[in-house]
Amino acid sequence: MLEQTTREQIVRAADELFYRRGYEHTSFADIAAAVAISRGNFYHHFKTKDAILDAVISVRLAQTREMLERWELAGKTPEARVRSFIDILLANRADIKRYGCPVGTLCSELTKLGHPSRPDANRLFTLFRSWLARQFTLLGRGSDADELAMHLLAMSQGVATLASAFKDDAFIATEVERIHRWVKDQLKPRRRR
Amino acid sequence: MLEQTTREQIVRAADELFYRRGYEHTSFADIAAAVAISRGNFYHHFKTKDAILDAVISVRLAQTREMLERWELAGKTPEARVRSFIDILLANRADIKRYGCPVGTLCSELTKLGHPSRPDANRLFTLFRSWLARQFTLLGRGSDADELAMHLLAMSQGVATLASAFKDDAFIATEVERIHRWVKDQLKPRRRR
DNA sequence: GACCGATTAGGACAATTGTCCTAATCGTCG
DNA sequence: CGACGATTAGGACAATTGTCCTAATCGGTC
Repeated sequence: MLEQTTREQIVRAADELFYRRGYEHTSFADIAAAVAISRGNFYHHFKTKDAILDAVISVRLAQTREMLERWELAGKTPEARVRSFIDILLANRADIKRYGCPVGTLCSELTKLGHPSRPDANRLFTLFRSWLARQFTLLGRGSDADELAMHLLAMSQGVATLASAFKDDAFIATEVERIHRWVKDQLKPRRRR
Repeated sequence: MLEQTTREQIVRAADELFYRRGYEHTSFADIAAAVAISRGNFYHHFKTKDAILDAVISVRLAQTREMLERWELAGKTPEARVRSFIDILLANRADIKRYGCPVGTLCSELTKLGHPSRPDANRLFTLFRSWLARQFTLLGRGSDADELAMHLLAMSQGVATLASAFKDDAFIATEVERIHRWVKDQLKPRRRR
């Protein structure tokens, strides 16, 4: 894995910097320094900064699709698959604590910037949303599957935001447990509403 | 209310712009244009951009404290007070849909910028957190009052993030209802754990 | 009216930004 | 070897950034 195209190196470095510092706060010079190439070299690979962002979003979309497919294959039941989604909060808690959720913070920033690539970034959310909704449908919750998916997404976003604000590992663990209990409740025969 | 100090006008304009466009993406020139004064005039009122940010945070802290006090007086029961917190999602849904939560997005941005005023911005969260925890304590949940407060904060943050991403009014309404039901569940005699 | 601090306007300043050009170097194929 | 396209380095460019200076103007006090 030591061998990479310069273009791949740029995208990888930009991906990380956009996550850690934000898109606007990351400059051409920052990325160039991270990859150790000259600034002028950029123009050959990417005409504009927006083009780098598009490439980063594209990579993230591909990686997310792969991850969802892996979960689809690895999880024997829809319930197990939903639980793998929840557990990324634990798996990535170190980064989440420091920089928040990569999807949520990027979408927020692009929204405030009024950036043309915002819809593309939003597709990251949509990917998770429809995947989760599908799992809930398989669990017999066809009528409100999308609502459940959105609620689960919202909880994970909230956990990421607060974990980052308060730098609290224990909070993440507590909330993940709580979400797992919530999933279990959804599988019980309905009591009301 | 048409009469305001220039300083107050600056802070008000900066507050709004920081919320709508983000702190870094708002320039001196933007604020100057909004207040219709010369850029040079700024230096007399605020030595640095960070000083404006501090003033904005200070104002937001004061306004938040006032709001919490108002809720404290208006709500006859701790439950009613908690519900006023939840309902700000509905009251501010137009802005939330467009720009997200003012507290959450500011803290996220300042975290990524590594900004020295981040701890100050975080006190906005702490204000809500301790106020909510107090209400839950009054409701007889002394042992896990803070955990409940954090969970409620997390849910509202998640709702704001997703509502902004998907520009979805109905989602806010659905989630607010869900959170209200959750509060009701917390008041019932405990079933487990 | 004369004075003086507070306020304001206008612009200079270096630094940084994204963008873009030109020339040198590399690797590959004939 | 020679040639040619891909890649790279270095720097120029205008625009914008936050910062800061100086001079004009305002508003009230003696």
